[in-house]
Amino acid sequence: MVTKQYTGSPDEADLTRADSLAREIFSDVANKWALLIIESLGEHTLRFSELRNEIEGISHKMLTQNLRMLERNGLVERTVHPTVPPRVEYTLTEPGQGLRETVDGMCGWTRRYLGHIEASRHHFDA
Amino acid sequence: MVTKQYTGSPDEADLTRADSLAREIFSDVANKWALLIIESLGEHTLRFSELRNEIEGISHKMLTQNLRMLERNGLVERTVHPTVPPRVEYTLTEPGQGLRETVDGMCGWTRRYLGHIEASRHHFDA
DNA sequence: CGGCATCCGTAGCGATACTG
DNA sequence: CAGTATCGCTACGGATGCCG
Repeated sequence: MVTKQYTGSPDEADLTRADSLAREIFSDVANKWALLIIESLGEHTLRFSELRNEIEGISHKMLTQNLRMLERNGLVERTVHPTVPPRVEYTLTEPGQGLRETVDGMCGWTRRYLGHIEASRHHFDA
Repeated sequence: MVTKQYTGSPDEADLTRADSLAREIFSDVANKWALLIIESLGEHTLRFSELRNEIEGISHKMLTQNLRMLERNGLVERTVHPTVPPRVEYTLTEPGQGLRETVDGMCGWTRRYLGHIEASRHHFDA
C-alpha cells in the first residue's frame, strides 16, 4: 500500500493518487505526539490543559499543532464552551476511535516485549 | 501507560522506570520511516537496495539509521552474506512480526477512512 | 484558559564522497 | 552493494509574549 512507487502507467493514475493520499495521512498520523494524543483521549473527552498534563513532555505548541492536524483530518472533535475563562474540550470521533484501537495494539505490544527489547539493546550496545 | 507522569511516590519507582522505557521504545517505533520499513518487510526478507526501492522517498541515510535502530531493539535481523559484491538481508524477528500486525491495522484503517478524511480536510480548509 | 505569532537553537535529513 | 563520515540547510520544536 503506502510504499508503492509511481510507475508512470496512466491506468494507475487513480490508484497512485489514492496511494499518495494514504501516504500523506500515514505520515500525519505515524508520529509520536499524534499517537500519544489519540491514546490519551481514549474513551473520555479531555480539556487542552488536561491533555497537557496527561502527556509527559509535550509542549504547548506541539499539542496545539497536533490537535489542529487531527481535527483537520477529522479524528478529533473540538468543542469550545463560550465561558470565561474559555473551556475547550477534545474527543475522538468515530474514525479516531478506529485508529485508537490500533494504537492500543501498539501499546500492548510495547508492554509485551519490554523485557525482550531491553535485553536486545544491551546486547547490541556491547 | 505511556502517558503517566512520575508522582514521586517511592513505591512506583519500578513502574515509572518501566513506563519511561516503554515511552522510549514507543518514541523509537512511532515514526514514519520505522513503521514503513516494518510494513515493507512484512513476511519476506529484503535486501537493503530492495527496501530502498520499495519505500518511496526514503534516503540512503534514513534507511540505514532506522534499520540500525530496529536492529538494536531486536525487531529486525540483519544477515550479511560475505560475497562480492556484499549482500545484506533484513527480516522481521518475532517481536517485529508482532509489531507488524498492529501496523497492518493502521494501514487497513487508513484505507477504510481515506474518503472520510479527505472530505474532512476539504471541509476544514474552507 | 487556550490560541497564535515570533524568535532562535538544535537535530533531522538530504547530498556527496570515500572505504571494504 | 552496503556502510560510514562530513557538510550544509531546513524545519522542527521549545520558550516567550500578547490577545480573545
